Amino acid sequence: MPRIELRQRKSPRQQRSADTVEALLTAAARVLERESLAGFNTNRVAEVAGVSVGSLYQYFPNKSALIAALIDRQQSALSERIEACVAAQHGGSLRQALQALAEIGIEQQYGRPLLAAALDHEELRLPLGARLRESEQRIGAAVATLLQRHAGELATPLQPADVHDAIVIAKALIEADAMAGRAPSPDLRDRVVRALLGYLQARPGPR
Amino acid sequence: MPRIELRQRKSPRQQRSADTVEALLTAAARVLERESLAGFNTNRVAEVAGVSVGSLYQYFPNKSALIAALIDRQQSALSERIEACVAAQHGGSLRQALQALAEIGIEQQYGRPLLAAALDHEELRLPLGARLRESEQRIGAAVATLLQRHAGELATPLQPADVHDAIVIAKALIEADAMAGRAPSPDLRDRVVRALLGYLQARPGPR
DNA sequence: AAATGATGCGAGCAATTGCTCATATCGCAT
DNA sequence: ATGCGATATGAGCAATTGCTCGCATCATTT
Repeated sequence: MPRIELRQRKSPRQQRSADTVEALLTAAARVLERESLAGFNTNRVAEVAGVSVGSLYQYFPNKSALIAALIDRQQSALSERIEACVAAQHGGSLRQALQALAEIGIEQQYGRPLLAAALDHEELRLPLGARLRESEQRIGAAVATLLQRHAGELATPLQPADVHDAIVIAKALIEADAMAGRAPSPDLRDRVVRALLGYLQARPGPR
Repeated sequence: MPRIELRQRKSPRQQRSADTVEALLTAAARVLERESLAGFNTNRVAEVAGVSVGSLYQYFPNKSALIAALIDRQQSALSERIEACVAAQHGGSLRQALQALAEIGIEQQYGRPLLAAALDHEELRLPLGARLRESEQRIGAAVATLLQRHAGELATPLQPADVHDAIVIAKALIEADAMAGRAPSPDLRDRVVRALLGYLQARPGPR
């Protein structure tokens, strides 16, 4: 069992070592993608990276930290894209905004489907660093401002859980689609938008 | 890496061995629940079951088969409950029917939250037996008949993907809630129903 | 060019894990 | 009682894996 220390062991100070770290992360992604978590071990990652295990442990204190770094990377990229998208979308309907967000999510997932899926699972197990929690929060905040902006199109005032639920729904639909096929279903984006709009515009039922 | 043979190795013929198998499955569930997949190994399961590893391998050809058996158990239970629920619900609105289904899903997930989550993840990795595929199909079929029954309340004729999407959405909301807390949020059921009704009754958008 | 620290190496240790097999015990039929 | 198949046992093998450590090499500063 790995320790629970996830921060990087040291920061690269020369170009050479920055390359090593980069090679390690790339290799880690590839290994995770090809062999799933079962075949993911540090020796193999180092081998694929064309680097020795010793070097790996110079920058990552343990195996979990490597995975955490990957998750962080992926999640940061996503949150940046989402924030940019929300900032860019000013005019336009809620539906259009959600379409744009759905497309980002789909791209992100289909870029490296197995990697994304594997990371999703690890995410739940790892004692995530503040960095990652921050990314998640930023995504939530971006979506929240977007929804607030279209408050008039919602059935009810925005509830705290709504944002979270919307993200969960979109993620699940996209992930399920990604597990099923090599390429996104042509109607995936519209199904996601339909689910989101349906949820957000549905009048909460009686009782 | 384990083999890919998942069927039981032999069927118990005496009461004694039936007890052993039962103890093994119970122990497997407990271990998976407490220590997650990382700490899940056959030696440990046998120890917790109060049985020797040898006995374990008399009934399960490998570790994966043990997990597959657990998944099968859980999934069969779920499909039976859902089928019964659909059969029982004859009068009543779509909303009421979905409420009942949501409650079943929530109970199932919260009965053994970590187990259910762990199994969900394994499910994707294992070459599932026909038995499990069958359970999934039966759940889909039951939900489909339920939706057909209320076709009048749907926005559009039932699409093939609708059933699948609805299941994915419900599962994701419930699972996310279960990961967050010890007990279900009081409004979880209603949020699930809202999402499902919203999705099913939303008029697909323009473009 | 010498000194110093950063970086890289990889054999191999210690621990874990999936699984086997030789042996022992049990339960049922005769 | 006796025999035989069903069942249980657990020491331990072979393989894997996370990780360390002593040493080599490189880059930078002086």
